[in-house]
This record gives sequence, C-alpha cells and structure tokens, in this order.
Amino acid sequence: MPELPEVETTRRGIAPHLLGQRVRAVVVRNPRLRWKVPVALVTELPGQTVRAVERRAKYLLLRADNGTVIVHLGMSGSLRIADRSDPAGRFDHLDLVLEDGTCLRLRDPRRFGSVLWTRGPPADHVLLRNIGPEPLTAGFDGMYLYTRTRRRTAAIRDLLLNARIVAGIGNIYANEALFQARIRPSRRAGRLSRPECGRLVAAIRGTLTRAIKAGGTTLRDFRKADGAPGHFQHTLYVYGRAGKRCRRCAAQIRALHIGQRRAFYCPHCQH
DNA sequence: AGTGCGGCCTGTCCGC
DNA sequence: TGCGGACAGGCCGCAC
Repeated sequence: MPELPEVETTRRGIAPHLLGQRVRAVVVRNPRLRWKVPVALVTELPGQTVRAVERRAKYLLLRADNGTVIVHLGMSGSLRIADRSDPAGRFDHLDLVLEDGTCLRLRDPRRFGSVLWTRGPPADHVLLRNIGPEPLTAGFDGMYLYTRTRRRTAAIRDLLLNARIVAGIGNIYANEALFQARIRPSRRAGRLSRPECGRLVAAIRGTLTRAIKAGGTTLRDFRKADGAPGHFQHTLYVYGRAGKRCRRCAAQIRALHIGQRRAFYCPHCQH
C-alpha cells in the first residue's frame, strides 16, 4: 500500500499542522499493531513540541524535543488531521492530540503498520539502520544499481522491493518503473546491463516524482491527510491491468507470480 | 550471503 | 444468500 509517494504525500499533508505544536496527549485505542505501541510513547511524548516531520524510506519520523515517533503505514494505514471531537472509527487505533484541538489520527484496518518511539537518532534505530539510499537522491544512480545487482539471481522486481538495495519502492512502483525502463520484472537482476540499470534508475525517479505530484495512488485505503484520495491510479501503465491493452502498444498486459506477489508487464514493450 | 517462504490482520471479490 | 478461498499497497524472521 503506502509506498514512498503515498508516505511523502502524507508527510507534506500533515507537516504544516504539526510543526511547532505541542503534543497534549497520546490516545491509544488499540496498541496491537505490528509491534505493540510502546508505553514510553504515552509517557514521554506529551508536553513536547514537534520540531520536524521527515520521511525515510516508507517511515515517517516525527521529531520531538526528547525523541522521535517512527510511523509505518503498513498495507492499509493512513494518517489524517482530525478534529479532536470527531468520533473515532473502528480502525482509528491511535491519536496524537495537539494543543490546538486537532489530532493526528492513525487508521489501519489490517494493523500491519506500526508506531514506535526512539530517544536516540532515528537513523540508528534497528528498523532504519540498514536501509539503502533514497531513490530521489544523488546516491542512487545507474552505477550504484549496477554494482548492487551483480551476481544476484533474484528477479529485478524483487530487488527493487528490497529496502537494503533502495528505499521506499513497493509492488506498484516497482512494476511501473520496470515498464518505463522496458525491462521485464522477471529478469534476473544480475543479468541487467549497465545501460539498463541507468534506464531503470531514471524510470524509478520519474515514476516516483510523478506519483508524488499526483498525491499518490489510492487503490482502496490510502487517503491524504485531508481525507481525499490520490489520483496516480488513473495513470498506471501495468499494475493491476492484466488483460487490458498496453497504453503504449495495445498488446495485452500480462500478470505472473514472482514468489507470492503478482508482477505485471507488457510482453511487447518489455524485454 | 542470498533466496524464498510463512506469518501477521481485515476486507473484498469470485466461484460454487 | 452463504461459504470457502484467493488476493491485497509491507516486511520481519526463519530455514535452507
């Protein structure tokens, strides 16, 4: 679900509402997320001011004076700014109540998401420590991808999903970027040429940048911080389009299973 | 070290 | 109309 563009869209949406505000309380209705919501979040965050709202991979980092809230939206999570008095729904598991009467509300039907608390630098947190470069920064280029894929036998689609190789890419954008780069998702990563790696990096950058501009992809659960859906789903070339016509050449888009997860490609455009 | 799978959850859709 | 099964945007932890 929320991949880099959706998390970035969320970050941009919530940041203006949080920055410089004091957290009045943390309301946990259901602590049973992927990892149990730590008690320290409830005891240590209230009274502190939010100083920065950052993103690393698919994690949101809410930096306060005495620590950082680490939020992951899992498969079905979304964050929105709500009025404190708005009734919480069945899946609204947690609120950060702010001093102006609003709250940051986490909704997550599947509860694959997480809300954690760390006192030290978040980059040192065990979940963030081994994550690879951000795809929209200079550290991620064709030479890097070429080097990291050598002698790897896994499908390139799966290496794009591997956060140790590159941060923030999920199944939608892996498939879309591979289409743009004209590379089949099932190709063994180690068999990609140097120019193909360059094309793929450019395609990843372009796809993610356009998706952020569109406010992300809403297939079902994702919502922006104001509750509105993103609209990149109307621009998808392959993801979820099995049996439909390729927007570029009109061939039928195919789906296949790589491991447990579906991959989509155009048999004419991609090799 | 790299690869591939199971499992965590709920909702939705499809075939029978 | 109901039921079982497959599937869904992520990712850790494990066995090999």
